[in-house]
Amino acid sequence: MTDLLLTWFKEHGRNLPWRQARSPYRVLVAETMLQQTRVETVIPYYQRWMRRFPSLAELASASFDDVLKCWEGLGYYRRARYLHQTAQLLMKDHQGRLPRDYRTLLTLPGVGSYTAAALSSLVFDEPYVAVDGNLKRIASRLFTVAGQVTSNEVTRRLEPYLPATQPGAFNEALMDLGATVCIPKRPVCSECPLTSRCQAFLTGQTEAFPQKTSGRKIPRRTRYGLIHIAAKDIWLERRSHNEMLAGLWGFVQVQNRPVTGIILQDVHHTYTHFKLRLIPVIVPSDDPVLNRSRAVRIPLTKLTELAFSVLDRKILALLEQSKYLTTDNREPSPVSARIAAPT
DNA sequence: AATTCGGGGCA
DNA sequence: TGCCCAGAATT
Repeated sequence: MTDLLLTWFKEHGRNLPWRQARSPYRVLVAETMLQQTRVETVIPYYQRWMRRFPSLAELASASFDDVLKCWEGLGYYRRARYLHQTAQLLMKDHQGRLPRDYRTLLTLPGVGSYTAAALSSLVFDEPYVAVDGNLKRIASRLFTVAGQVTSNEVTRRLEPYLPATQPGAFNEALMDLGATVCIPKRPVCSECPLTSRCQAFLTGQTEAFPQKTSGRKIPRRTRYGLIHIAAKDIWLERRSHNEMLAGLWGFVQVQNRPVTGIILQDVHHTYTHFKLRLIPVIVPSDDPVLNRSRAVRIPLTKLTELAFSVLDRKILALLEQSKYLTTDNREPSPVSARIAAPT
């Protein structure tokens, strides 16, 4: 099975940016960005990141605000903080190098079993199976694993096939296969090199694996977003470290409708575990809730320098469109560009 | 073992 | 709409 897979990979493997000029730092950045995030989404962020922070040392010495700004729109912002912390820790305690030992890698912030295995196999050619969603799905079909597919079981079943010489290529081959052929719905088995070994294919049950878990309905929440603009300043707060979107800037959100204000059109956003309907309200300067909040005056000219979540970018876009706010030359992030574009 | 973390793309 | 994505940390 190993040879079939590696042969397929040589012909059909994807040419991704982090597979060129492979360095420990580049792999660390890529693997962190790729956690729960599609390859196509990561690519522009990765390119921009490498231009902004070309080396581990430059990342370590950067401010967290700059790091977060470069991560803006990519989601799971804790990853950016962990990556920054890991860079600083490697510079301080590991001579700016990635430790070779798997157990030591696991101690780095933001590095779990998958990332440690990926780093071990890709950077150091150590024999570890990097179990991600692709490998779980492939393994569940290859071996018709019933019920929930655990990482431990995937590791146990795939370890015998790990090649001693290039374990990294083995992992990447499986990930590419999972992303392009052994996809979640309607897998393209006609293009798969492993059909002769696949229990699900041989028994005609490819659609039945992996067995789906119970879908849980997510709750809906409604919040009001308080907006106040005066004298070329806008009132914004920075989310604190113990809440969602930590470190990002945004509008003050409250549950109760402000007593006076101009209501703008709803902004909807879906998070992992709830759906948010946000009602933007332009409130007067004496709004009691706004004045009691942590909001501070930010010059409109600074908006391009601060990091916002996609929801708050949506509100900013709405304000510009409504002529309540005019800022020109909002260059940066891929997200701003996507939002600015007509939908 | 279950929850909390973003955001987007696709049938 | 629901599902899932090169998961990790916390409870």
